[in-house]
Amino acid sequence: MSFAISAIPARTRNQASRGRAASARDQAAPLSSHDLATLRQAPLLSALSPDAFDRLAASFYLIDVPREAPIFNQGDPSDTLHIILSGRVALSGSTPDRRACILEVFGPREGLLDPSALVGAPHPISARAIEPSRLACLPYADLRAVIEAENGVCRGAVAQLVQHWRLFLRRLEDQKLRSAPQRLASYLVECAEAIGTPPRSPAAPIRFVLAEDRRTLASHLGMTPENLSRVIGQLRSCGVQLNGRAVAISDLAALRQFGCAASGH
Amino acid sequence: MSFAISAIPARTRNQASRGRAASARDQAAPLSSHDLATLRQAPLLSALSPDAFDRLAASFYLIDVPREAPIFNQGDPSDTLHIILSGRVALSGSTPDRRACILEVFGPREGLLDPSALVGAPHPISARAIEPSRLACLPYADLRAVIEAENGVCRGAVAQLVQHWRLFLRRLEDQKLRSAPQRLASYLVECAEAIGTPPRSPAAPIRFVLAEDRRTLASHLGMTPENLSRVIGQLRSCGVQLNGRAVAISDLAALRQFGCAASGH
DNA sequence: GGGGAATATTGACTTGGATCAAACCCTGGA
DNA sequence: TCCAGGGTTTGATCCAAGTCAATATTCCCC
Repeated sequence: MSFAISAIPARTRNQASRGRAASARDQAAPLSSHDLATLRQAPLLSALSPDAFDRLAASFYLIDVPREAPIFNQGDPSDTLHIILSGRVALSGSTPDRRACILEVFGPREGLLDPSALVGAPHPISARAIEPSRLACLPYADLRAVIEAENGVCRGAVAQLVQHWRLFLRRLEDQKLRSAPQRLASYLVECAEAIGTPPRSPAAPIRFVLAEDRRTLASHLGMTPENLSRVIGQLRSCGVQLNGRAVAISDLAALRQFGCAASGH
Repeated sequence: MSFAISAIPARTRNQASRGRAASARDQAAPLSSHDLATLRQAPLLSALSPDAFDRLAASFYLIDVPREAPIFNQGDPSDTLHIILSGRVALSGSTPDRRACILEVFGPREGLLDPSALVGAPHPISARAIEPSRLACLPYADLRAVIEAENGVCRGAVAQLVQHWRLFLRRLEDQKLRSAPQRLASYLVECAEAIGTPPRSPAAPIRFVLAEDRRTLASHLGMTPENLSRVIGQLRSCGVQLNGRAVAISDLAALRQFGCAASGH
């Protein structure tokens, strides 16, 4: 399978990184009035009062990136908010085994608001320009300070949406670049970790009970109940027992490895 | 294909609807202190000051729903926010041809914060309890009033996240219950509508230029470049011409129908 | 405890889409 | 003009997962 983005040719990649490095340092520039007007229309900032907007806008700086330039990579600390003024940026996820897929493509006025950044976690995804783009940048520290000063419902809504965002991201990646057995494996690992109670002795299997019936679980994991049955059979050889809703996992590490769930979200 | 949730047996469904109707009307009740404590921990409300929380909490009411009860259905106006106090609720999406899949399952303290509700759109998805559940409910009107009074960055972040949420939702549905040709078709329809300029005469084809190269588009749509090529060939018989990045669509309605994109988001 | 319905498993078959490989463009440089 | 090298298309083949159909199981209600 794997409709992967195959490796970017070395020359392009070098160009790109050089382009990026140059941008961040040398091309950093204050925003023109035209750019400011575009920025004002970004959904992220459009609710702000003129005063608050001006205060925040002063902290933005500008970078231009060439085609194929990486904006950030999976695993990087998320220190900067980017809002696209022109061009287009693709967000992609990848599994530890180097296969990647594009999750979404964003255009002007959309923010690469990686929600994980709002809670201080590293980027769970990568972003790269798919055409020459101009980005307005803001250190997340500035943004977070503003956010933490707010105590309304919206802040809660953001927290909630960030959680959902990460879940959906995860499911989309699962669906696009993992096989059915891998999806089941990583789901079981997820459940086991959510339970949080390690077995009494290290050698004893982890046991818990599924919240969902078979049909629901199958649909949740994006497969038919028939196929789920077969997949359960396959995982038995990895030390997973699944009878009814009762689960027993004898080697969690092996299962995690099998599900390629190591990418950190 | 279609790892669909097959039709719920009639008896169960009746039970369920009766249960629901009964809940909303008769079982509506103020929250106990235990329920209030749970509610307080919901991410959506945890940032609120004690005062603001109390004000909002007073508007919440309680419903208990049995297993399999629908909470809301795709297309319903979104008038009520639900926060799960106990139990579990599955969110599912469906295409017009009645096939459905579960997108995510949520548990206690998580809000069924359908982001579309925040902007007043009808539910793009359905929710049903997969085990007996207790929900705290709040009319969205109350919530929206509070939100509109806030003018900070968080409100913008919510707006932004809602957009992303809907995109991801859409992609996940695409991936789970549409075929490759359908995904391409509905993507093209999406592009055509985003352009917004109808052709001069009704009979003339709609023309535009793709933003992405073939490889990027293929990954975005969750298929290999090879398969994308073949799929483009298939769509030619639906009146779609695609040369390089140039697109010409002669029958948008037919294409939309083919892509099953009619579900309203 | 004994039907009976719903659910879960198993098996045979089909198919969508991935993979591998070859042929066919384009586009840019000598 | 020709050639080289990337990207796109086409073809042949394979495999994961869906479909259909037949059992086996579980669970529930009488």
